Parts: sequence; C-alpha cells; structure tokens
Amino acid sequence: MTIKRDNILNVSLELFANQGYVNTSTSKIAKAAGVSEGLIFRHFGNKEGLLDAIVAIGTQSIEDYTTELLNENDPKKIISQAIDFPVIIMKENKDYWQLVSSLKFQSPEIAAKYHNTEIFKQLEEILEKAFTKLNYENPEMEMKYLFLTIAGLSSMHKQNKDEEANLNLVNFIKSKYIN
Amino acid sequence: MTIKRDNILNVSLELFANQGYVNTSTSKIAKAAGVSEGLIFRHFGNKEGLLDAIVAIGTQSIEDYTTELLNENDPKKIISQAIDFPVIIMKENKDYWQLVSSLKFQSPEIAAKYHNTEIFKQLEEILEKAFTKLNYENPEMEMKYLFLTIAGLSSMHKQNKDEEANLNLVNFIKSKYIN
DNA sequence: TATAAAAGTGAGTAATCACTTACAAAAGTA
DNA sequence: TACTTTTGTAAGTGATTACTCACTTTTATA
Repeated sequence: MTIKRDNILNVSLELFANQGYVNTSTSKIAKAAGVSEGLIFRHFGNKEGLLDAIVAIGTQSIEDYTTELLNENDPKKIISQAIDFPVIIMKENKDYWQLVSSLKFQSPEIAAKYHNTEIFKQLEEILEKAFTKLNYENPEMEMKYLFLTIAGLSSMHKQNKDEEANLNLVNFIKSKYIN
Repeated sequence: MTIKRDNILNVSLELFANQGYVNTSTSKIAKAAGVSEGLIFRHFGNKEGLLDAIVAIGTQSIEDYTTELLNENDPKKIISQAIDFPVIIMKENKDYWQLVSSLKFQSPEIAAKYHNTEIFKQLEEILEKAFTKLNYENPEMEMKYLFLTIAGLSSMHKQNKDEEANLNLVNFIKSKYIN
C-alpha cells in the first residue's frame, strides 16, 4: 500500500513542471501531497532521487511512441506522425514534457544529467530514411529542418493554449510535405 | 563612478543565464563580482530589481535590430534577415537571450512578468507583409511557420556549438524561401 | 576646504532550505 | 498470535536564503 508514495510522485511532477525544480521545495511537496516531509526522503533518498523517479516514469511513454514509428514503413506517414508528435505528447504527457524542457534551465548539474539526446537519435534516423525514400535532394538537411520545426511546435504548444490555431499550423506544415 | 555596479550587472547576467535565476543567490553574485552583498540591494532594491535592470539593458539591443528590419523594403531581404535573427542575436547577446528563454522556467511569477510577446509583435507584422508582397497563398500561416522555425533555430543555437553546421542549416532554410 | 550625497561594507536578521533522527503505526508473514 | 519489515510522522539539524542596518569611505558640489 503506497498511496502516499504515488501522491508524492504526482504532486512533484505537477509542481516541478509548473513551478520549476529549484523553485519547488520538499516542504511544499509534502504539504501538497498531504504527507510528512520525511516520507519523501524515506522513499526517494533525496530531492534528486525523486526527480529521477518522475523522469523515469515519463520517459517510458515517450519511448512507446517512437517505437511505434519504427514499425511504420510508409515514409509520408512517418513524416506526418512525426509532426503530430508534439500534439500527442502534449496531450497525454504535458507536465512531463514541460518538466524535461525546463530541466536545462534549472541548474548546470541538473541540465547535464538530463540532456536526453538518446531518445531523439532514433527519431532522427527514421526521418532521414523517410526523406531518402521520397527522393529529397538533401535528406539530412530536410530531417534537421523538420526536427527544428517539431522542436518549435513543442515550445509553441506549451505557451499557446488556442488548440484550434495549433492544429491549423500543424496541418499547414504537413501540407508542405504531403500533397 | 560605478564600476562595481557594472560588475554586479555583468556577473549577474552571466550567472542568471547559465546557472538559472532561482539557482543564483545574491551571495554568489556578490562574491563573483567582488563586492559586498549589501551593495546589490543598495543599487537594485531587491533581487528582482536586479533582474529588471539586466533585462532592460538586453531588450534595447534586440529592439535596435527589429527597427532595422522596419526600414527594409525588399520582402526577400526581410525574410532572409529574419532567419539570420537568431544567429546575430546569439553572437552578440548570447547570455541575454539565454536568460530570457530561461525565465519562463524559473517560477510562475517570474514567467508571467517577463513573457515578452510585445518585442515580437512587430517582427510578426513585418514578416506577414513580406509574404503578402511575395504573393504567398497563405501569408499568415507562412509567417507563423517561419516564426516557429526561427524559435527552433534559437534553441538550437543554445545547445549546438558546431557553428558551421548551424550556418549550413540557416542557409538551407533560406534556400526554401529565396531561390 | 567644508558639507552633503552617493557608494560601499560587514555583521547581523528571520525564514526557509534539504535532510536526519528517534520513534510509532500499519502490514506482511510464520 | 508473535515478530519482522515497511510505511509513516514530528521535531529537530546546520547551512543558506533574501534582505536590513549601522556605519565608513569616496565623490561631487558650494
């Protein structure tokens, strides 16, 4: 029975994502989760151990989505789904995604520990192959360009809450690749 | 004569940008600037007053660049220079740009205070007019798309230190608009 | 040169930080 | 039921936080 442990994890994710990791104290978490502060350290050792646990949970669901893309063969579908990536992620893992984006601005030590290039290496390869299949002149550059766009879409989704406008832009970008 | 005041400003910009605002204490700043901690509060009132002063200085040089664009008439040159925006800004105002980007991840109060849509409103208008002049089918969407790309270029320049690769990508994107 | 204003310091402040410890309640197991 | 392990708490710890205050030094001005 670890309802309180789950409480700590859920509350921490929300607070770390929206208030910042450095700006969120363990006493704040304890109060919001309705537990004693000591319990946080009983379960996770220290504040960074708590962050580790949260990030590990969120990373899994992201990886599930990229492996889905690995099984897709149609290059146009791959590109289309890659553009959808931020939309889907932000819908189901908003706090996690926000947390991961924020970590590089919290402290240099935290930034160094969680800079997650590995997760995206796969996605880069898949996209470059898709552009090669479609006979683009410069597949590597096209991939980098699209990757840039996807990164931009992610940060836009964080800020802009007008979901219809976001979807319009996503479809506009798709129309550049699929006609 | 306020060498020490300037010292505080320079050191704070660097520390806030690279270590994070919340993660940078006033005692750290005092030590790095070679002044007593009290002097920070004598000059700037409180920590947020110091942040205000730093942001105000940096904002000026950004505005100088956008007003330069206002005097340009050739739409292709406008688009080209807009794509160059992150390159130029990052070269001369790297720490400031990094600081501004990081503020939305420090604390909700700080994020709300410094979300600077105003600076970019002008740039958005200029770009949309440029696309209209060039008879693009959907100038507003094109502007949003390019704006997304520029935002992506900014975050890329922060992380990727391979300047040649960055410039290659910038030129590749330019070639999409100017042939 | 006398005086007022500005710049600068060092030793404080209460509050908060991450974290520990000693102990109690609950749950699992024999 | 007896005993061990896990889960939980309350009250602390020293260090650090942003900030203040009484005071001295430097600079500008008359």
